[in-house]
Amino acid sequence: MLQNYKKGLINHKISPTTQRVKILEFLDKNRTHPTAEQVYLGLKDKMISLSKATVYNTLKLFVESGLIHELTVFENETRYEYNTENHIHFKCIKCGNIFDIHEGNKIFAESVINGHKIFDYQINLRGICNSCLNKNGENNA
Amino acid sequence: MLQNYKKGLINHKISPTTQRVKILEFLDKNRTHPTAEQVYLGLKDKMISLSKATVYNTLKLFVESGLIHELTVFENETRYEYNTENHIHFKCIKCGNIFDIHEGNKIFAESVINGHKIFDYQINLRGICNSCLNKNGENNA
DNA sequence: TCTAAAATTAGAATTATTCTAAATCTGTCA
DNA sequence: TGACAGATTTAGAATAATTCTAATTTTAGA
Repeated sequence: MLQNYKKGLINHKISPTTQRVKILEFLDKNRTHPTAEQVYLGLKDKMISLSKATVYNTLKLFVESGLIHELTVFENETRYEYNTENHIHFKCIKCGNIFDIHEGNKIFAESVINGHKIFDYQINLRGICNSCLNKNGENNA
Repeated sequence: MLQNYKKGLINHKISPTTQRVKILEFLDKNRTHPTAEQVYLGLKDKMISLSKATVYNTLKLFVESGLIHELTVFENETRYEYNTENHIHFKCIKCGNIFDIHEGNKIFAESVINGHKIFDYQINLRGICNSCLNKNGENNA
């Protein structure tokens, strides 16, 4: 199984060091759009010597190579995800969780608007998620 | 003219202190989606004693009252704008400027997707703006 | 005018991220 | 093998953005 991560890294011309394989595995198995800090905290127990700088460097490297996506979903948080297909992010203002939405995509891809050439885009929605709605009735506190 | 800003503040139940009026005026006259830092730098010459904390507090107050909008347009930058109508932001990866786009709006407003109730949304596009395209021909460096 | 609450201020504290320089690892080729 | 060069990792310092804190000033109302 780890072999797959190694292959993925090599395909992207990234030499598959232990740290990089573990970080990629973490992102694959934790599809919760973690922050760099959360990746670090999730791995440091198993990798005593892991440094935060390595996590930051590695995530940046993965983003630049197109292996993962970097998101900025309201409130100025940098988060990462393994899923690089176009999709929309929805953030619940109660529980704070971020959900993926696979509808209404590819609206803007490779289009030209007002003479600006568009390469990529982010669509972020904000509101109350279905499970918070069910919990509290319909009070928008 | 300043009277209008005062009225605007009072309408939003915000007491119109000197600092608040000046900050609102700055946002009205500088429609470049400035950061908090830029607001501070733009005003401190005329208001010697202005504190950064006041700028941050005031911007947050304005956002909470709905007087201005807070944006997060890629690269984790918090910016502010006076224009609170729904619109799309386009960021040029060459010059870094952020442009407003008034097309394709109101797609998601007040809708429900996957059972999540949507209150507001941000759509951020990224690419090369028309003036950068004209400058350099069409090299996507 | 007096007073209480609100607002502002300067600077310290916090948080996220990047930088730096030293140490370690990896692959290659004599 | 084993020694070198380059890549990678590391710990901790440095930086940048933002928030907190406690003191001071301003404001609005009785």
